[in-house]
Amino acid sequence: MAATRSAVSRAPRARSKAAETPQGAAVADSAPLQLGELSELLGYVFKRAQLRIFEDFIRCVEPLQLTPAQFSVLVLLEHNPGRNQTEIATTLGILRPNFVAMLDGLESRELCVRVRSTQDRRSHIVMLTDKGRSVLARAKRLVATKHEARLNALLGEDGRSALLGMLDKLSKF
Amino acid sequence: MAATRSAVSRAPRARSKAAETPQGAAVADSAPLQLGELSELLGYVFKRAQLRIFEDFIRCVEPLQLTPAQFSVLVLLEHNPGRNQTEIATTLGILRPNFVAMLDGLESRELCVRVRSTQDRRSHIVMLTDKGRSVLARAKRLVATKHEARLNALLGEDGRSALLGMLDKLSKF
DNA sequence: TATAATTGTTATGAGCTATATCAAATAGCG
DNA sequence: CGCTATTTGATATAGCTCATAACAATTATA
Repeated sequence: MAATRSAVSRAPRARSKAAETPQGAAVADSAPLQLGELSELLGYVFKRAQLRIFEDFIRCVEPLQLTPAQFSVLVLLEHNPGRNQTEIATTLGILRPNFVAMLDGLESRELCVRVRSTQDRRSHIVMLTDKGRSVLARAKRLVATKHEARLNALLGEDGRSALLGMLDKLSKF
Repeated sequence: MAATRSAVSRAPRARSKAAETPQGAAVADSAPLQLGELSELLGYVFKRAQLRIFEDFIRCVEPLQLTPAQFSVLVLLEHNPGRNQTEIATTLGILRPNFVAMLDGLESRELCVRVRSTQDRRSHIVMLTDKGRSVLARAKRLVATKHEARLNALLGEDGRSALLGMLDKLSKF
């Protein structure tokens, strides 16, 4: 699982070639490029930060081999027993067809099980297994003590809550 | 180009079926699911917000048919004349192989051109065309008057700059 | 009962990201 | 100079995420 990149992600690295502007002005070797108004563009900075956060999450939870999406499914299962696939998926913004393979993965690792509902035999109730509960508990500890702790150290407790508040505004606009 | 979704993105929508918890307690019809600790998980809220911001960007710039990534390329070209493909791509975190098709798209729309460098005949200098400059200018206006204006209205000018500061910290940690 | 809607599923396609590899050109070193 | 290594743009390919259409089984509804 290599580092995630994106159209709006990595920092520039040092280069090695001389360059000359069309105006003919000599440019210092390997001068970093100008970001221009990108550094003020919220979406640009936002995406870079988001990628870093996910990278860090994955690294912190790496012993348990859980992606952010998988973690979010387990958390939802813990807090919402008796719900079916569609309910879990749509709550997380996952389309039902795409949730099938995802659940297959979690179920094959015995972190959850599908149980055919007796009230509506079309639907599958998704339940955490004991193993799933245990893995989730360990994951939550790793997230709290490593991932969120690092973010707290970087932003400060007040900064973190201010950030959460703004993110909340943004996500429901 | 349908709305972007993600494993960590959309808001829950109303549902329509009755449900009952395993404990047997009847649950109000279509009760929204509990997010649990997800609502405090920075990465989760972050990703949702990021998707909204990109959605809004795309919508605001829709008349010009520019994605955030394409916009960022044009901005970089404007501020860094005389640079080659590799320099532009790596500055934006785009891998060179993936930048080829992206540039093909922009070049086929005559927004930029590749010019073989006379100093180093391996490299292609990427230049904005007049049309590219014009499209970029219009895009920047749309971004400023619609996209960023909306974000400013939502966050306030002080909130916006506070947010930018925190995003900056996050993206270089 | 006949028709419509829902659930889980499969198939499939678009888009983005990552790696390996290649030819052409250049750099660097003996 | 001549040989090797590196760089550049490009191609091919694979994996992952996201999206839509369609289908069988089941349930809801007119």
